[in-house]
Amino acid sequence: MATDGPRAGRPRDNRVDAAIVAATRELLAEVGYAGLTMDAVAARAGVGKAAIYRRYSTKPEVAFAAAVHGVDLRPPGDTGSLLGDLTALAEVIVGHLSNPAASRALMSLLGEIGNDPELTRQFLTTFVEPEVAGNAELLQRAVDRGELAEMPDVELFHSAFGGAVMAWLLVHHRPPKGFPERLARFMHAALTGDT
Amino acid sequence: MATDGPRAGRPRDNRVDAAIVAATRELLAEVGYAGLTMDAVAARAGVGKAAIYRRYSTKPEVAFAAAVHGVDLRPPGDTGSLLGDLTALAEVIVGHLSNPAASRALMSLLGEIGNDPELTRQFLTTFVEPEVAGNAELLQRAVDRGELAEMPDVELFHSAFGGAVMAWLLVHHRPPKGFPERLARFMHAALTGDT
DNA sequence: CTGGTTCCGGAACTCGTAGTTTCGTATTTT
DNA sequence: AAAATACGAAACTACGAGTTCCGGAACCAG
Repeated sequence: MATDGPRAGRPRDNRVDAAIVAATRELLAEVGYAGLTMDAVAARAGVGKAAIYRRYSTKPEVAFAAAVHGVDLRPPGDTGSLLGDLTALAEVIVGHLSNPAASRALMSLLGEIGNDPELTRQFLTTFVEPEVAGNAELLQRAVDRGELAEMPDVELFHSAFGGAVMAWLLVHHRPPKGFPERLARFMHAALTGDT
Repeated sequence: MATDGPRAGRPRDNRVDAAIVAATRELLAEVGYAGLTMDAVAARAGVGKAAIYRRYSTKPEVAFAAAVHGVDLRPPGDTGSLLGDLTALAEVIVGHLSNPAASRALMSLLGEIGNDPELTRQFLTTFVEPEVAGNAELLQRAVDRGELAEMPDVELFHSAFGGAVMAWLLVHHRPPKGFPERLARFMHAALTGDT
């Protein structure tokens, strides 16, 4: 499915795309997902609602696009040790989810998942698959280094790692100073048996 | 805050309470939280909407009450070993969240949390606090047995344990056979350093 | 330059749902 | 008996998601 050539008619204005994403991010941070209205997004962006629905088909999709915008999920490179890699990964995840707009949007989207198959597909391909692949690389490096005797259960590890951050933020709203290091040590112990 | 004595006027009908909860649970399982309408709950329960709003003030509260109904969060008693206790706890949590109605309701409610302070308070006192207390007991027993050298970080443990189940169900929808045991061994390793 | 197509902001519109109110009636306490 | 609260049913209000139409602008092919 190659990209279509230039379609007939007036092309879409990139600034409209940017304005929609920016307005959505601002409003998500200010009023949260439940308080987010498409009329408000259109007004803030200085855009007609039709322009929004030309790009996205539902409100959750708009919020998803805004929350994901600019997120790079690839884990940082090799730090030379498993604990270092885990800490770096934790810092990246916590860093993203500490952004109130991203965090609130994501939590709300989790509620929509299971009701909206298309959204579920986007969530899986955009978040879960790259994350699992990144985790697998990270763990494989540790095996190659000899830090791990055998390849651990990547899916379980992924759920435990990401779920821990999610659950913590759900309860405490903010990660305390040093949280990534604590989490990394916890997961390191689970993998290697060293405390 | 003692319970008030009998108020004047006609008392509330217990069967109405039960019918509302039952209808909500059924509909949650059938159409999910997003598809749940208060009119449908009232119709299914054979009840006026006013009777519902006399008991709950918002839709999320109704869903919360229905999802929580009958849930006993106290961890099962002492099995004699940390690994046994962890396995039993995992089985209870996974068992509850495998119920589609409870799972879908809970996921959706997570999205509302952060937007609704009253709901957040209910969530914390109903779920988080008893869970953390139960985890603390479980870990303290392990310390007393000598299985753990010192008391671990209970809050981190709680987030990692519950978050892992949440995240797994979010991605995979169903816990596979043996999932509680795998999770319990993972957490056991994180705590003790034994793999 | 012209006609066809797609875009733009703006506004009006439809439709569904949360939550409130009202009505006539039933059940309880004082 | 009177006051208070409950009940089912239905009408009602308020508001937001998503659609459609407008006049006008930007692009492509001929």
